[in-house]
Amino acid sequence: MAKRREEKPKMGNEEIARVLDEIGDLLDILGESTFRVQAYHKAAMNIRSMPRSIREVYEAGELQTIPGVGAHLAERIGILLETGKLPYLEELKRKVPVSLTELISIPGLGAKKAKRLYDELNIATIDELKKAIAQHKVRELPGMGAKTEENILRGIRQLEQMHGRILLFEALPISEEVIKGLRRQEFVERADTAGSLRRMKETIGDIDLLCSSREPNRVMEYFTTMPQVAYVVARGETKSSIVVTTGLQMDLRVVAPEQYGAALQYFTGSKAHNIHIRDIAKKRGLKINEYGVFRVDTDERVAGATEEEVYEHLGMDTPRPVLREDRGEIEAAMEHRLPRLIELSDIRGDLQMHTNASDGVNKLEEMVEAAMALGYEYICISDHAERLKVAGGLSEKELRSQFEEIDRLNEKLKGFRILKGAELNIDNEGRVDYPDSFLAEMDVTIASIHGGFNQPKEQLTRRMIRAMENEHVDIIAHPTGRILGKREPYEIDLPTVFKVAAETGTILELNSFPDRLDLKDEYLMDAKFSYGCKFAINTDAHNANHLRYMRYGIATAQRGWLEKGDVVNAHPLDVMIDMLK
DNA sequence: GCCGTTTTCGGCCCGACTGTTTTCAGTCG
Repeated sequence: MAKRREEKPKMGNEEIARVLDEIGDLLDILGESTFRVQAYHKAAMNIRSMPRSIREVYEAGELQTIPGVGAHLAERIGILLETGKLPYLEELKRKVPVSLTELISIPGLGAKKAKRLYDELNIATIDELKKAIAQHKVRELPGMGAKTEENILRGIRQLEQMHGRILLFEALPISEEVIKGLRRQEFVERADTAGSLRRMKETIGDIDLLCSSREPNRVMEYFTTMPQVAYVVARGETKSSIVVTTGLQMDLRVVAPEQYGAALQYFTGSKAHNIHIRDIAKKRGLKINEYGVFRVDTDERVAGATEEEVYEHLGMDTPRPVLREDRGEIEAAMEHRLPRLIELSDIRGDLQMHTNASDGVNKLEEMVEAAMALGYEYICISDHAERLKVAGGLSEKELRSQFEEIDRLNEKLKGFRILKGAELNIDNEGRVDYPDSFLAEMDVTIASIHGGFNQPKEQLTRRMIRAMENEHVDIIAHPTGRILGKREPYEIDLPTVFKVAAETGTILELNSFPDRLDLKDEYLMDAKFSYGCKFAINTDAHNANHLRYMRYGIATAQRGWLEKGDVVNAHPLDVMIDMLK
């Protein structure tokens, strides 16, 4: 019997995670057990952040090896991957005739209230909710009042203003300013950022701050009346939340000095990391909360002044905040084999930057000066190649003239070397600019995809593979092409890209530009541990100040468990050159 | 719905703040 093979729908990790989250929300609205609800959200979280593709895991028959995925979820995920649909979800949607997930996304509004708004006022969308509040209908419901209406409106505004998260590099200065202000107060002993900001995640939802003080009331008073405050969301004795004028929320928690370590550990997260270490604590007869580590039997407090103390009582080394995602760092910390992460100070050069010869701002000498000021030993000038006309791509003749200028400068420089290169464009067939003979004269070549982002996955992957197989291509720049908040990554078969990169000795770039950070942390881990790839951490600077973005690339590299040995530009010039093709 | 070095049943991290309520549910992180 001839069976026509249907094309499988393209559901990736994110899509599957969203479906599971939606099921969780629907179950929540239906009043199901919170543990059942949590099971779906937990599985979604793990699938969203795992480096392997869910389809690959499914095809290997290993779905149940994913933490939080058991027999039921494995079956449902299988159905989703095979058919793109899930009868169970349709059934739930019939029970909750309209999906109320939109309402649940409003900060301060959960499943219970959303359900009542729908049942009693027939509200299912944010627009309908706004109208009902304008007519003061919500406050008439028992258990809800004028304050509830006000808070919901505020939540809606915040949602609209933020529509998601902001970049790490936007959040850092705001938080650093507030921390500085807190530390200046005589009643504040210590103050630090916590949360995803301390873990240096590429985007931040809200800013978590922590401080220690003997006078929490004065801290709360100071924090909620700072000039940056747009409005106060909550003000308690030890915890307050504000929204600053840009719409970003900041939470500050105050603890006593002897509790500071436990609190810093607790509020740094991640959630998954904390749940895991609490589990370990429990098995040791201990209990951890933001005030310290306690013995369960006697309630005696055994630690809490420093983070190190907390981890020590769990029999662990202290993992750096950047690692605390429950991606193996806990096991590594227990076995005293945490990685020696790459540091900013390990970086000896930057291999991608542009000058005013193409679309950069500064002159060649100015880029060199800025790089020398950072203590670098070398840089590669990688202006855009010929075919990228929009970015002022250089003809062979123009590039040759730049190379002559580089030769002249190199003769004058001591202990610093400018490398000749270019950022080549990978065309639709996987070819790059310039004749091979010219490419062979360059010190470092970087190639990247600058167009055809919407092509089918197969074609994009083929282009990339062909470029990596080119003996003159050393580095692939920003391998997924994503721009945070602006452009989704293009469809590309990353496991295959990683495999071919390792086989051909092609270096993968981690682009440090704050809205790229491409490759992202999960991909770095996968490329490193599953395929043995090597990386270059570059800034893609378009002006001299951009060279400082290296800091964000390093943070992402650390989150991806990269060590000095994995990164070509953490090596001296001659060694680095040997690591290229 | 998941999970197991006390368990295949009976737990599941746990505490703070708000609002509207007279003792607590809802929400959040």
